[in-house]
Order: sequence, then structure tokens, then C-alpha cells
Amino acid sequence: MAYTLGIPMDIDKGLYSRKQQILIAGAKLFHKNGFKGTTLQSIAQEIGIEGPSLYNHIKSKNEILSTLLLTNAQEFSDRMQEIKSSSEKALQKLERLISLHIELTLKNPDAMALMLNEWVHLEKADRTKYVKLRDEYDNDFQSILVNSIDEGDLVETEINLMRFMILSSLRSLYAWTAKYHSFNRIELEVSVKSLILNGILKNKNL
Amino acid sequence: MAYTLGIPMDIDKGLYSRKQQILIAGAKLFHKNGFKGTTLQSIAQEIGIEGPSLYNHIKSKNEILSTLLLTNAQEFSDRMQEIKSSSEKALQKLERLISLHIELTLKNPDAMALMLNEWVHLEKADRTKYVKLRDEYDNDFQSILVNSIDEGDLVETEINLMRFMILSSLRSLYAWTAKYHSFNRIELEVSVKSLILNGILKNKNL
DNA sequence: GTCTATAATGAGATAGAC
DNA sequence: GTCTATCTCATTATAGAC
Repeated sequence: MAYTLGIPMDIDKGLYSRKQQILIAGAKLFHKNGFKGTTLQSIAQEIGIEGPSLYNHIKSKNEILSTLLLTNAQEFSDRMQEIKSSSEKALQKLERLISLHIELTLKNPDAMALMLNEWVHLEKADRTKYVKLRDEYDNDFQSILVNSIDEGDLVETEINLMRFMILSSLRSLYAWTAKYHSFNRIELEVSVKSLILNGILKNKNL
Repeated sequence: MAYTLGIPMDIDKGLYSRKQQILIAGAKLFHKNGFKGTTLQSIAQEIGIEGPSLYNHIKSKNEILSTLLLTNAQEFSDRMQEIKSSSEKALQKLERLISLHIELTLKNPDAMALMLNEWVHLEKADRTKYVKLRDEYDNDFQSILVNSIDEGDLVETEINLMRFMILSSLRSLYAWTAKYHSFNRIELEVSVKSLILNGILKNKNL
């Protein structure tokens, strides 16, 4: 069956509610052109309706962004709680966190991209909520690194820098998966874990 | 006084031309609010004049962005040529590239932030030029990694992923230096090189 | 070179017919 | 629920006095 110009196949198959279609199209276009560089008309066009028709499903352009960002930030937060409260060694928790980032990146690459920068365009209340979720996540992540150092598994580097470099890599993965989709998830996990844990040198100076 | 962008403290000290003041203020505000989220009035206010007065020094808002991005992309490109053409081992070249990123990040953190995302708002011609510089840089970077693998110094991981993870970390450093300014450059270089080259594990499985 | 006033444009959002 | 027509406002950019 034919589909209208510019509408991705999965968007017009009747599998998604209009609200979901708007969120998918919004994530895609916000990623490509930025939140402020994206018009409601272009989002509407992506799903085959006119701009003002969006208002039957959303209350503002900003609501699209805040739904995308807060939903995903909340999922990271929930999954972190789950991992935190397990009884594994900290090093195992770290590996599970790496897997988590890869899982959510593959599921939702556009939203991952937005989480890096577009949160600055959230309205005050949402922005505060988002930053709080992100900062708590970062703190939890760092605590696990500290625990792993205490357990003798990780080197004693400047802990903020260690967290920062790991999270930077993981949070940028959406750009890699967009370009090299042939990689499967398990292979990707193995490679990313090795790069983070073992670095890139072949012969370490021990 | 080349490459003095990004030193906000001295913005009203008469040390900079109006044009330079505009670039410094622009970088700061584009970083904070995004290009589209920044008004010319706010840039003008930052340096103590009215919005329309900017037009005595620039020809458009977009010119501020393109100057910032293309100047810095060109500097990365020039420095890469220098490093490429040296006779060192590839591993030494890689270490020099890490130092380069840290040097330019400390000199110009706001512009580094813009280079990640705001290039999407460049006009077509500038955008093409910018993407070309960036892609050539990325290719050169990867060639050095490949050479270093061939020379037996680096592990044989998926090369695109290796490049990607290293560059993601380095290109995100601006956010770290903004938060932890107490670190000096040499310490930072040592730590970053170790994290990338040796990873974070204390006891490697060799 | 800077100002005030204003033109020109673009885009979010609303009204009301169907 | 979707459409067309329109309102409203913010912002880039220009004109012209000083």
C-alpha cells in the first residue's frame, strides 16, 4: 500500500495513536533541526496532517519536548533504582548500566540525542524536574564507581572525571548506532564494555 | 591576539574589539540557550549596547555562529595536518591529539560546546564547509588509530566504534572543565590519556 | 558607532466551519 | 478530528537622527 510523501513506514501503519505519532515525529525533527528550529507545521506534515490539527492531541509544542525528555529521564531513573538495590558487586552494576544505556539508545535514539542539549528549552518547572532526575542519576552512577574502587576493581583516578568520560561516551552512542546499524546489541555491549574497562592499549604497563 | 574567544571576564575591559566582544558574548549565550534560543538583544546587552548597534560590526546573527564554528573547525584541521605530517609513532600522534583537544577546550569551552550541535543552524554553504572539515578530521583521526593498531600498540576493536568513543569523550570535555576548573592542564592530560588508553579496570585480564 | 523607531517575517496558538 | 483563516507576539533586520 502506498504511503504519503515523507512519512516513515512505521508511522502510518495505524500502529500508533496520533499522540504517539506526534512524539515520534517530534523526536526525529527535534533531533535533526533542534527544538527551536522545528516548526509545528513540519511535525504535522511528517504525519500527514496540518499544523493546527496537532492541538487536538497536544496542548503546546513544549509539551512534546517535555514528554519526550521526562519519560526517558524517568526510565533511566527507575532502572537505576533497580540496579542500585541489587546485591551484585559494583563492577557488575556498572556493566548493567552500560547495557542499560545501549538498550535505551537502540530503542530510542532520537530521544537520547535530545537529552543532551534540548532540555535547555524546557519550561521552568519541567526543566527543574529534568535536571533533578539527571543529577540524581549522575550521583548514583558515581557512587557505584566509588564502590567499585573501594572493592578493589577500578583504578583510583579523579572520580568526577572518570564518571564524566564514561557517561559522555555512553550518552553519545545514539550517533554511532544511527550510522552503523548493522551491529547487533550483544556485540556492541561487548565492545563498549571492553573499551571502557580495558581501554585501547594492547600492552598495558602494569 | 588570535583565538581569544571564550574569556568572558575581560569582556568589558577594553581589551577586545567590538567584533571580538560580540563573538565572546555570542559563544557564551549560544552555549547557554542555543543559537535559536538566543536573541541579538541579549548579545548586545551582554556587552552593553542595544541590539541594532550590533549591525555596525556584523552583517547577520548567522555570521556570529559561522565565524565561531568555522574558525575553530579550521584550527582543529590545521593542527591535525601538523600532527599527521610528523614522523612520530601513531600512538604518539594520538597522545598529541588528546592534548590538542584539551588545549582548545580550555582556551575556548563555549565554542567547543557549539561545535557538537549548533552547526545544524549554519546556512547551507557554511554548513557544507563545516561538515567537510569535521569529517576530514574524523577520517584523519581514524587513520591514526588504524596505523597504531598496525604498529601493534592498540587492540583490534571495531575501529569506527573506537574512534567514536574517544572523540565523544574528548568533545564533551568542555562540560567537565566548566564544572571543575581547579584541575590544571597537565594533570588533566595525564588523567584523560590514562582513562582512554588503559581504561578503568585495576586488574586487567591479559 | 550608537541610538530610537519601525518594517518584515515567521511561527505558536486560537476560532469556528465541516 | 481535521481543516482554513486569523490573531498575536517575538525577533531579525533596516532607516535615519545624533
